[in-house]
Amino acid sequence: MTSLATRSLLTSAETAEDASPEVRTLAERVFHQLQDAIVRGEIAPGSKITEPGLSKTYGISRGPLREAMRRLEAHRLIERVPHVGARVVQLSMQELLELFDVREALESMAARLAAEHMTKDEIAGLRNVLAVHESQDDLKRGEAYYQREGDLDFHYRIVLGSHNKMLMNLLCDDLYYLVRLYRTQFSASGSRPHRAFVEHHRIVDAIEAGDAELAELLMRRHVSASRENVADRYAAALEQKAQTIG
Amino acid sequence: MTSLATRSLLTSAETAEDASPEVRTLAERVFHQLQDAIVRGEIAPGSKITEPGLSKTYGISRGPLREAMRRLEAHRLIERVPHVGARVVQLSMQELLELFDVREALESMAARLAAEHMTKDEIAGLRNVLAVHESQDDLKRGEAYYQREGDLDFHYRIVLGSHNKMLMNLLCDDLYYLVRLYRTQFSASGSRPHRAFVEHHRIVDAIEAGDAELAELLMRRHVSASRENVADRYAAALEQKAQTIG
DNA sequence: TCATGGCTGATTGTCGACAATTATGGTATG
DNA sequence: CATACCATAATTGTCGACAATCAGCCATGA
Repeated sequence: MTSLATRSLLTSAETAEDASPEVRTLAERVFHQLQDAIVRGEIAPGSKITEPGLSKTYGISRGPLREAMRRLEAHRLIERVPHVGARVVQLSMQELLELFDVREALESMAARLAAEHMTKDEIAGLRNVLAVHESQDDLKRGEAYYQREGDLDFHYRIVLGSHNKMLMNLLCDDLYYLVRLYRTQFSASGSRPHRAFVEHHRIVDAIEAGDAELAELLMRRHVSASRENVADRYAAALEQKAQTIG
Repeated sequence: MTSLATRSLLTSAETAEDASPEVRTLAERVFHQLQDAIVRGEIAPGSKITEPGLSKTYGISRGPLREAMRRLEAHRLIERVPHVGARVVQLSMQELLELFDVREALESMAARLAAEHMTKDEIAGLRNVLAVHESQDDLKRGEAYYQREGDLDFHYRIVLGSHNKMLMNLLCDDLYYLVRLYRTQFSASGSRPHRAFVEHHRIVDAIEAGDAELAELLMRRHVSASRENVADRYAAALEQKAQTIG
């Protein structure tokens, strides 16, 4: 199951209509369509989705639709209860922090492996991503969307550079979709862009130097800092809300 | 999807026939049956499985069966090719080593979180597992089966002790089934039992002391050592094979 | 002898319909 | 007025059948 994710870096940029060459079955196509719709927030988190409804929306029978839903369930994008129905996941703050812990573990390992296995070309591509990333930030300071997508692209390439298929599947096919879902759900604007830039550069330096331990440590701090940043912003939002009410 | 795994520590010990209270749909039941059959090696790794065949074997229609297969595919226990068919996964040595890297990342994180969040009762249960584990090893030295199951149980409880649901799902619902599949596939007898015991004890000590960093480090070394052990045994087997032929 | 072509059988993909279960609303009763 | 019960409607679970695709085999030709 080297799925679509490994083919295109950002599937959200695609129209996701007729889609790619190897998506030849209805179940596959509607799976990717639903995945995209959920991640982009077109289907509200927590909302209930019914089989007849989706069946009519996408113009397919319930058979392939149910298979697509089973895959969405396995990817943790929807939650099902037997004989009751399915609803789009709604990440709580606790679950989001749990997600960060898992990312910290897996991505630091990915950075370590990337430092050991990444090729010259891959490293060059990684540096290019940083350059594009930075120029876009110069142009659109404050406009955080590109920054965040670029951030994900950066992490994406490091995972690919680990040359560990299992890691790629776990992160790119599962967790990164949850990350994007969280960004739309919490409408999280990009944060701490400058510090993130610096951290990204240092990580690439370590990878290029083949310093696995350093790359791992830096990636770990990077994800951890991102986690703390999210937690702080959430706490601040809570406080402000309390003041507004009180 | 807090699946069965979190309910019973070792599902392989169950008959998996009529099964549990919350498994009320055919697709659920046949999923667990197939999962068990694959992990126990009753269905040979690499063998092709056809829908009509399984449909007749389990006495259900192809509808629920296909949903079960979709779940197995998501859990990486079978591999499917559209319009061609599905076959049980066959782990190569490289994939096995990749699996160990992922385990190292996730389980070391689990140990860290366990040191922070595990309750007194959970720690007591963990020590009890070690005691039972050890006594069984005294009785059946050389008989490695119980040792390995006990080993998995040990790791299992630490993951539960992390109190991180995402980690629990990833490790207990996905990776540990692959670990068990590997053990049957490579007919891996238990190895280095004494050293593993010592390492287990030290990990529990660190957890009980609330020393998150140490627990993480020790677990990381533990998994890494297990990985190296497997790699060495494989290399030795290869060499012996070469000598036998040449 | 080997490659190429079509044919046949089987398997997978898809669909519509029926059965089982659950949620909802109304009604009767304390 | 609140609560419990029941009937109805909608949704989910399951099944069998049909269409589309693929693998294997045999015949034909160079």
